[in-house]
Amino acid sequence: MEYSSKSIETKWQKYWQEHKSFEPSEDFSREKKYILSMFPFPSGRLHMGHVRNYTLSDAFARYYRQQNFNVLHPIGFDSFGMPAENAAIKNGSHPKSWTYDNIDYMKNEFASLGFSFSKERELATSDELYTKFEQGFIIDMYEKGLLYRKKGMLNWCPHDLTVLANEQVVDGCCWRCDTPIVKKDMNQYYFKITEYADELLADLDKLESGWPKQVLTMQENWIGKSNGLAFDLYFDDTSKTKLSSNFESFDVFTTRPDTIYGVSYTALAPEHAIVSYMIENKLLSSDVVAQIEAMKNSSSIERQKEKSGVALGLDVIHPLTGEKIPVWVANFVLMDYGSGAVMAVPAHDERDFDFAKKYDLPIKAVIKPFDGELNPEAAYTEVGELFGSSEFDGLNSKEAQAKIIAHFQAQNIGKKTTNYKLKDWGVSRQRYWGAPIPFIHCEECGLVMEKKENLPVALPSDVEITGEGNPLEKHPTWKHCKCPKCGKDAVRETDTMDTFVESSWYFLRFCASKTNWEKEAFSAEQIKYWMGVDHYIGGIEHAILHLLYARFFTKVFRDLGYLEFDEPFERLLTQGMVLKDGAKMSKSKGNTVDPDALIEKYGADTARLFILFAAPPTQELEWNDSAVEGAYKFIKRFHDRAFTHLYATDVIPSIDHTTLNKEEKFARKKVYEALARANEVYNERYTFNTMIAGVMEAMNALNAQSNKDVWTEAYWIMASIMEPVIPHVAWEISEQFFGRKNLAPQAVIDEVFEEDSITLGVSINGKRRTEIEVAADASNEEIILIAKEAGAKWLEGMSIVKEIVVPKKLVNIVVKG
RNA sequence: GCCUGCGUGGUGGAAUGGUAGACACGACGGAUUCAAAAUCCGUUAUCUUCGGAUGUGGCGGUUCAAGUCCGCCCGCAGGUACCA
Repeated sequence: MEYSSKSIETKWQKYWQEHKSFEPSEDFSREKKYILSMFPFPSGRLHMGHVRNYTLSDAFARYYRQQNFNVLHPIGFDSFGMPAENAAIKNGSHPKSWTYDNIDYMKNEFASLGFSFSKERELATSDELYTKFEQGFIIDMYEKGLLYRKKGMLNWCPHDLTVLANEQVVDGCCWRCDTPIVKKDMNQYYFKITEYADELLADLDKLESGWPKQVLTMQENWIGKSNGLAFDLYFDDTSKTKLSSNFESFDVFTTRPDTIYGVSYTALAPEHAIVSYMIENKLLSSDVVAQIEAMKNSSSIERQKEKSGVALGLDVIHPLTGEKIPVWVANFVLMDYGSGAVMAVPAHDERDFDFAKKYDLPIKAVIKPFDGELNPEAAYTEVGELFGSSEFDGLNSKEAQAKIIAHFQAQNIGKKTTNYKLKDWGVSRQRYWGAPIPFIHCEECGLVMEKKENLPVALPSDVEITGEGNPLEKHPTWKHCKCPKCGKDAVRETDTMDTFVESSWYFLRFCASKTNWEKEAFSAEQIKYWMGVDHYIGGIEHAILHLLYARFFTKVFRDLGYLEFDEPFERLLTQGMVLKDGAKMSKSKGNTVDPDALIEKYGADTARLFILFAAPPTQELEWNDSAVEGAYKFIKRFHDRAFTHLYATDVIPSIDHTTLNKEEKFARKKVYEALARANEVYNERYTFNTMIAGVMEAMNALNAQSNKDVWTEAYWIMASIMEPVIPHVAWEISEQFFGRKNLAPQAVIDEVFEEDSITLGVSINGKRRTEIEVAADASNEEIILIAKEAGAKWLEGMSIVKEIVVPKKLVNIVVKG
């Protein structure tokens, strides 16, 4: 029987569909596994990153089904978002039809890859039913005080009269019309994620056993909790007069109060209120104003790279020394961290140092290393001993920090403060293709929530997407409505929501079954059974934003009484990207590989096998056409040899190991080694590449013998191990020979690993010189004796210092002479 | 700029502090074939005076032992709050 991917794959895909093989059971007494891969944006076609993502989750889902778990492995589409509007601008397509056409196409691609998704829970976040429940949650959050309005700076194109995403700003200009963008202060909605900053930070501990350390560290740094001193810097009299006494002082925050005697200038963010006041009141030269405007309009990343600044011609008084300190504006000072102002200590901070060097500002060192000299050509940012700091001289940094904070508190001129880098989450978008924020502006009543029974507030379909203005704002009728409170004429909010809102709760929606799909987002009972997600799999690019927002929503939902746990994702697997020719696959680079073409030529099993074999999941994966060919050849061999060497049976053959010859024993050992490795891979390591290599080794060993019992036993196990990877061919073999009885848990037997003798490496001074063969039960003394004989050549004239035996590995003899 | 990773043969990678290069691709040699494809078997880190020497981005350190742990440097990638 020749291997034909097409006939086997069509057969089993049809079977799975007809038998609804992958729908989870509603029997909540069974043990469950919730396997989730991050759902895709429906960009049109699957790319290899998707194939990798869903092949991984599918492998887990299929493995746990074999282990008799009740498995939920759902799929949906994160279908709101900017690309649908970009396509509309480019091709005149409607975002909705563009999106749903793409979804239809991608669903077929999923099916052709043999992914074992539960189809009955499929959803698109742009479905009105999804929007309805989401808008309900938004209203709940507003009522709980977790959603509020404030001004925020946005990229504005003065030509197209539209807000631009960061991605749509190319070299400081609009992507469509090339007009230089400006920052515009506009009313925005924000989630109060900062209220949960401490809990989001503390609960990272609960994730330690299941999440990669890398992601935990990234989130910890992103939240960026730091303790320090906040105090006011007061202007001198001349400066106060300049400001017409509108400002007396400004607030600064430092994590290094021990360096306070080293302050030699202070810097404000370009957006700081004092700076704005000076611009408005023409207190700055036009040249200075132009420099400040340029700082404001450049991106935050640019502002951190090339430091620039300008003096304001103001001075403040040092709170402890009474010295005059100049006030500057600096581009690297950010308005949304701390108070938008910093005290600068160039001797002990890199950024302050670079800035001081560039503008020739004084550098005053006040900390020296506990041992060694202070280098005047660099900032010394470590802790050390204070000098030039009056009464605090001689203290170490840690003591000085506590004492200086205490001094400020006692004098009532400053206080101990905690700051976070984490900012509140801006959720409003001035775009069409998103979930409308279900609020109404009434002249009488102010901001009013839409009534829940009127949800969803749905998008109008008759819109023109041009890239100019805000489509909902421009729509002739959509925004006009009656106030739900007083009944008078009112207008709807025309902002829609950030698409991260949809992806912050979709994993909860998947817990709902068809029985309550229409009437509620999910039931408490369903959530309790299915959550948390046992394996969550997705790209490392989501390490911070998506995963932090989903954690935040979970905690908010808990506090709203919808669920009873703190964290949504038990175990997280972050996959690396798929590269070709050393670069990320992308249309613009023209280095994409189309999954459809691959499936057409080799079949889904080959695509899946290659992608799992080529690299461990967390690592970047380099595409290689000839290695794909190799994967295909392996599957063909795997299939064809089954049909030449096996007999049919519905129980695993029982074999008397002692009667076997050397090759047969070795083959069995390799098979059970592969099984032991597979168990480890599925449960702990997730390195499918090594699991597959183990099966290949077993195949090579099997090939050196011809015992049909050994072959049949091997396939009983190997088809089970490989089913999650190459399900179609595995089901075919299982069906043909084992009545599919082997797709079940497999037990490792120990007798195949028993050996009479073992080989050990012999090292002299850590350098491998030779090897020895010893009895498996030889004592260390015997082993050392044999090792010394074998290594006599290198031991001549040397005196032995130490002898180390590493069981079953090697002997190291340390000599000198 | 900042935060987080990664760097091993011609290539993808293995090695859970203990014999570096498993497994695979490619290449080379052979078998089969009228011939080719397919298939099967074998060789394959580098240098070598054939004794051995060198070797995991670079420099240094810890250890009996380092690809693995620590420090600094170089290169690449992801994130950087309106791409998802």
